[in-house]
Parts: sequence; structure tokens; C-alpha cells
Amino acid sequence: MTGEEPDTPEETLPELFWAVARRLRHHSRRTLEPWEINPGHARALAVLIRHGTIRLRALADHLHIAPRSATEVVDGLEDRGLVARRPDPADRRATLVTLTDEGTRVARAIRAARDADAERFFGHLSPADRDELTRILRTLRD
Amino acid sequence: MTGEEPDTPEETLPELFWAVARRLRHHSRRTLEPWEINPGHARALAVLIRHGTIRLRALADHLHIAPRSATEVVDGLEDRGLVARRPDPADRRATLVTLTDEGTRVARAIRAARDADAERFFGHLSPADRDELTRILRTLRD
DNA sequence: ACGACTTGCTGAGGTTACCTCATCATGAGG
DNA sequence: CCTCATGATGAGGTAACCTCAGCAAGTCGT
Repeated sequence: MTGEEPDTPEETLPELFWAVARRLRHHSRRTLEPWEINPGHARALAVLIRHGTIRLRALADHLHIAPRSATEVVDGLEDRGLVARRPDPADRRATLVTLTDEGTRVARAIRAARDADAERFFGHLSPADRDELTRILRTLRD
Repeated sequence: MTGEEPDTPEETLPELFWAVARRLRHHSRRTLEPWEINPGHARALAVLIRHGTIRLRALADHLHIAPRSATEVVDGLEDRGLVARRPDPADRRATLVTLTDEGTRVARAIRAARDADAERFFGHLSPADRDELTRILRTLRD
């Protein structure tokens, strides 16, 4: 018997928004489980597959974290054999981070799984509603 | 010159959603600044003003955190003089958490500020779009 | 009315995902 | 070259969670 109660609804827009965010986060956490990879690592893989080989600093910028923190993320991915570091020939201070073959495979698989998951999550909406939502969210983002 | 680039848009719905969540979070963090209160404490105050005096355990359930963690949140609020603990007359194991006068005042002020903030944030939308968004988010939450 | 179990809170200590600051090698401009 | 800026990282810190153990107090079966 868990003590959980169905929290009072209270429909302000931010609260609704966060309730959905919560569900979406849980969803995507479950999606990542098969790879035993955490959200931070998954985000890094997504950046790498989108931008290709980039400097650690650039990776940090894309992830909106400090360079020092990116070092740790890359350490983790390197330990798992998903990325490799190599010196930047153009600047010997810098290190380039690049996906290994395994990393590329995993990154692609995760992206596919994420897409499928988004489909399940937003698929309950009619196509019209999805367009509406997209349009409205875009307004809010800018 | 910050190294920030305007991240590639890439309009999948989850990404859009998280981009908005990000903005909303920053917004509400700034809203809380005047009270030098963190989001966790603010959430607890919101629960307390909504539900009145409740057991620590119940507070934990509403916040979706472990009872042990609620102990810490209450410690923090008690240090700031915003809540008080008192024994539950109905069960001497339990402690009731209650807002002090100051806590009530702060909680109300924060709620007002949050409402105003939500107004600023979602106010860019037409009333029709707000209704649409509310309806769609409600669908996604359930 | 007593032993067995459960529940409510909290001390001790751990984890995760970040952070800053100092350091060192390297690069760029006067 | 000398000064200053930049890229990565070691050292160490913090916030917000967690689990587990322990203690006091409630509940239940007999």
C-alpha cells in the first residue's frame, strides 16, 4: 500500500506543463534503460551524431554545461567505448571528441527509440493538434 | 564573446517541448530570486498553503520525494522561520508541519509572483491558443 | 496484555550531476 | 618574446536527492 494520492489537479498552465514534462521525462528514462545509459550521456551522443567530431569545448556549449563537466561526460562515454578522444591537428591544446563505430550504432539506435517513443507519447494527439502544439510551443520558445 | 551558438533548431516535438521547459524554468528561477528561496522550498510552501498543516510524510508524498528528503526541506524552511514543526496530537510518532505567519505571507507573495510570471510567459499567446494549449496538455497528461 | 509487525521521523552516509578555481600547455597579437 | 587568452583537466565543493538502520510509538492477533 503506497501512500500516493492523486495530487489535486489545479489547472494553471505552468502546472499542467510540468505535469506533462514529468510524464515525458519518465517515458524517456524508460526508453534509455536498455542501453544502461543516462540522460546526460544520451544527450551528448545526440549532439555528436548531429554535429560529428567536435571539440570538447563545443560539446560543452551544445550541452549547456561547463567544459569541466563535459570532460566527465566524455570520460564516461570513453569508458563505455562509445567515443574516442584525439588531438586536434589544428590546435594542440584542444581534443576532438568523435563517435566510435559502436558509439555511432548506439546513438542511432537511441535516436530511433526516442523517435518511436515520441510517436507513442504524442501519437494520442490528432495530427491537427500536433501541428497546433508545435506552433504554440514554437511561439513560447522565441 | 561567449562561445554560445544558437543550437540547431531541429523541430521534433520533444525537443521543442524541452526548449520551452528550459525557458520556463529560467523564468521561474528568476521569479524566486527576491526571496532567496530555491525551487524545492517554493514547491513545499505551495503544498503547505494549498493543503494547510500536514504530516511530514504527506508533504513528502505531495512533493514526490522520500520522507527523509522532506525532513531536510522542512529543516531548511524551519531555519528560515517559514514553517514550524509540532507533534501530531493524534499520533505521537508523527510531526505536523505548519506555515508560520511569515511563511504564509511569503508563500502568498510567491504565488502571486508566479501567477504574474505565468501571465508574462503565456501572455504572448492569444486566449484561443491558451485554451488550445491547455486542452492539448491535459490530453497528454492523462 | 504481550509479542510481532508496521509506521513516522531522522542520523549516517552515498550518489549524481553539476559547479568553481588553479594549473599547465599552447596559441595569438603587439 | 612577452603578455594575455584559451583548451582541457585535477582538486575539491555543492544541491538535491537517495537508502538503510535505529528508535519511538501505534496496531493487531491471540
